Amino acid sequence: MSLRHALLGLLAAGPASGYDLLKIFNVSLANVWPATQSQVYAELGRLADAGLVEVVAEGPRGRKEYAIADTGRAELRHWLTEVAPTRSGRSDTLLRVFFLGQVEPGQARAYLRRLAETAAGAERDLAALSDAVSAEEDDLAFYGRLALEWGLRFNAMQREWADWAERRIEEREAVARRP
Amino acid sequence: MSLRHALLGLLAAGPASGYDLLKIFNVSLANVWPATQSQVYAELGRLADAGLVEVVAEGPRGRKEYAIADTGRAELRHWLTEVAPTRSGRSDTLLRVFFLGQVEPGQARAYLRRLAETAAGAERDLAALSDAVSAEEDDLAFYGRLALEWGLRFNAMQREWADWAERRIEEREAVARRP
DNA sequence: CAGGACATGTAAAATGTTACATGATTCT
DNA sequence: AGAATCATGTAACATTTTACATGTCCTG
Repeated sequence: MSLRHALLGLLAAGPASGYDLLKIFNVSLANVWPATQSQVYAELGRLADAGLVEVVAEGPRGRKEYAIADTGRAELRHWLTEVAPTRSGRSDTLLRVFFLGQVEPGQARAYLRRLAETAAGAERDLAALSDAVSAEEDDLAFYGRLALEWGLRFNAMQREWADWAERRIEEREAVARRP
Repeated sequence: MSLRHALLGLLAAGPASGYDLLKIFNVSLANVWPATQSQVYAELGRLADAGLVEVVAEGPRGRKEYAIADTGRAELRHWLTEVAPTRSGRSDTLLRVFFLGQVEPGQARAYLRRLAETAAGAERDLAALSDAVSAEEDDLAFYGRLALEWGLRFNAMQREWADWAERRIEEREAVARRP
């Protein structure tokens, strides 16, 4: 149930409305913990019912501004320090790799080449984002930059691996052609 | 709906029962596409209803052996070559990084150290698995080894990143202590 | 003949996605 | 006045997890 903790974490930095939070999900957290509008509003309602957050202001157009409550902050800290991370690790991309033997080697290579290109593109985007992000000193920005560096390294790894894997398939094809 | 494709992919290598497939999910695919017993049996039923797989033999204890049908093989190839991979990328681990500012720097460092250790452990396990895996030449083994190499590189990346991030926090603490 | 491995299934609950629905306010 | 943005919510559907339920076969 990490959506709950994502919301608590964001509200820990200051009060916000569902709409505000949604924008953060679509930008900063898009690659870490995507969430839809339905989910955010529903979970905020549940958090308020449970007393982990409170509506601290109402604005125009029915806007409700939420703030984290002490119990919410306690729950957040508990999750951060005492709950073991679940490594779900579901990868569509990697699943396909297992079954690439079902298509022609040329198609398998093309798949890996596309993967390398996608990773290279993501790397460029993140590098640009890294440059654009001002050197703010608040915690969320500091730790956000650590996460961004993770993304850079992940995509570099993926690109290098895909290049390597493509070469492995080429070698195997060469061997298969003249045994 | 990749569970469906995972099953088709495994059956493409040869007929198997739900029980057999489940074992593969808990070993080879555990880190790529985990699936529970409920899911596997239910999805096999749906695949059979849809005609993508067929029951080719019945054994003791109600054992049903499934084989991939031509339409199933076509669906698998279509998914491999024409369906864009969805990068859901939900990471509990990384989500926490964003919110590490909510706990003491020492606790944040401890979190990253645990992460580095977990990655190092996974690296060792995969390296051992890599040695244990015989150098079979069939497609599933070949591409499985490519996926295994991905895991090795991923964990190495994660370990190095966590070490780096821990040092960054140390530096920041040092700066904060004497401004 | 007992215990473990084999083997399949159903049901309920939690979580996530997509689509639908509505309306207010601000800016040009 | 019209368009864009702000702002919240519900409903239906799909997927995943956890728990329950049942029975057979093989080995020591």
